[in-house]
Amino acid sequence: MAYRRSALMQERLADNRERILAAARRRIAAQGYRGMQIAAVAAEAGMSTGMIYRYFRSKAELFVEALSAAIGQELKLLNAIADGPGSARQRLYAAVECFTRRALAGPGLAYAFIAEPAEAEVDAARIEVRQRLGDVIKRILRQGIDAGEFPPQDVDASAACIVGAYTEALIGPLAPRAERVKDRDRLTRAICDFCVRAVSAPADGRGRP
Amino acid sequence: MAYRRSALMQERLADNRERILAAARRRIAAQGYRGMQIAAVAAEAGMSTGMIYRYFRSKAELFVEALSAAIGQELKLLNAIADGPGSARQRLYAAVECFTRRALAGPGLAYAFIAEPAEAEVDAARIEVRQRLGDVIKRILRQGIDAGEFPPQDVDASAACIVGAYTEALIGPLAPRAERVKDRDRLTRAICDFCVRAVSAPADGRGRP
DNA sequence: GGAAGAAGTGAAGCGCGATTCATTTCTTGA
DNA sequence: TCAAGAAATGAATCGCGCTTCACTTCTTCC
Repeated sequence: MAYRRSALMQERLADNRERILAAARRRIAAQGYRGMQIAAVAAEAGMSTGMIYRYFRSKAELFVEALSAAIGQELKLLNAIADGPGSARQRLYAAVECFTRRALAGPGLAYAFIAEPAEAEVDAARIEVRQRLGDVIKRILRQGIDAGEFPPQDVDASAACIVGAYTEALIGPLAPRAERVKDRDRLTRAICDFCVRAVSAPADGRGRP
Repeated sequence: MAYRRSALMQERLADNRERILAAARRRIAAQGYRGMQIAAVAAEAGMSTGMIYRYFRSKAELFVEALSAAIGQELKLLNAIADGPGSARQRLYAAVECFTRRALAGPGLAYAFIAEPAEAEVDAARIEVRQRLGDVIKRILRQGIDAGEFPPQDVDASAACIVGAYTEALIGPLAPRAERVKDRDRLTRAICDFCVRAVSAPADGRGRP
């Protein structure tokens, strides 16, 4: 034998992988999925297009991996909030606030994963992400119901509604070309209030008319 | 001159247009935007691909027109509810119920317009649709606030949240390949309750913790 | 019946961008 | 320094599906 990967080489390979992912993230943040052509990513990373395929099986795989890492961060934060101190209501508020604030602060990435169009394979990943976001919410809701803070309700539906509510409310502001939100705090507060009210008992008896 | 469109011919042309739109709707309902290839629509309508372009400038135009008609129906119903009798709460409940029920009854179409990925040109149309859905909700909310039924709130944000909530809650069940909903009524009720609670005053003072 | 012009056909053209692969350059261990 | 094998290159390939257009068929009117 006349070749074995040295530690140095190993490192360089891993580094290349990282550079590709970083380049992909940057392209996505700038232009969304549409802007993530393999050629563009390669150029951004300073390497040839063929190189990309040495590290990722396909474009879809690269996209999913790049965004999964990003969303993983968010999920970690949300889970910490769910498992942290405070009443269920406080934690729900904090979770929604955390997500919306960060989405508003770093636009592009969140939009790409939450709302942007892509291929079938990628779509599947997005649905999964939304479900995982819903799972965190569900945990908070169950705890709140057990503690008597929230009235009994269909937690699956409520969690989906909450995820839908804050993502939709963010899509306008996050969408490319949308004018900057004038007052982020105001929007964030409105969204959080909405979500908390939605799972709390109304002042006048049953919610149904 | 030796040719002028007869009434009969005129009719046949209009009929062709309708047949194309119907075929497109069917393809969309079955497979979403992805399934609406020009060739497939032409085959479904029993004509040649070239024919499509005699009636529609582009694929995007056909898609938008096909779905605008469908969503127009929905908007008409929703507007009637918004302008109809009953308390704001009742009307909000009815509007959400109307949309979700119909979406669940005729799956595919609603999903395509509300959640499915497409091209930039089509995306713009989708955003507009969502806004128009939000506008109806906004009207109901404003009336409810004026009447003292709902507490003061950011109606833009609340309306967006409501649209997001019910669409997201429907995506799971509506998404292609998702298993049939076991109990549609139950889901519908959960969504409606959620939305009404979300805009009503909570039992214990301010929504914020 | 036949000329003028419209409707209809569908295979070929085309643009786009992911993917491949023959070739070149670099690493390793002796 | 060298041979063996890995990594890297990027131009060529390929697939997909919208769109076009040269041609055929049908309508109308005299």
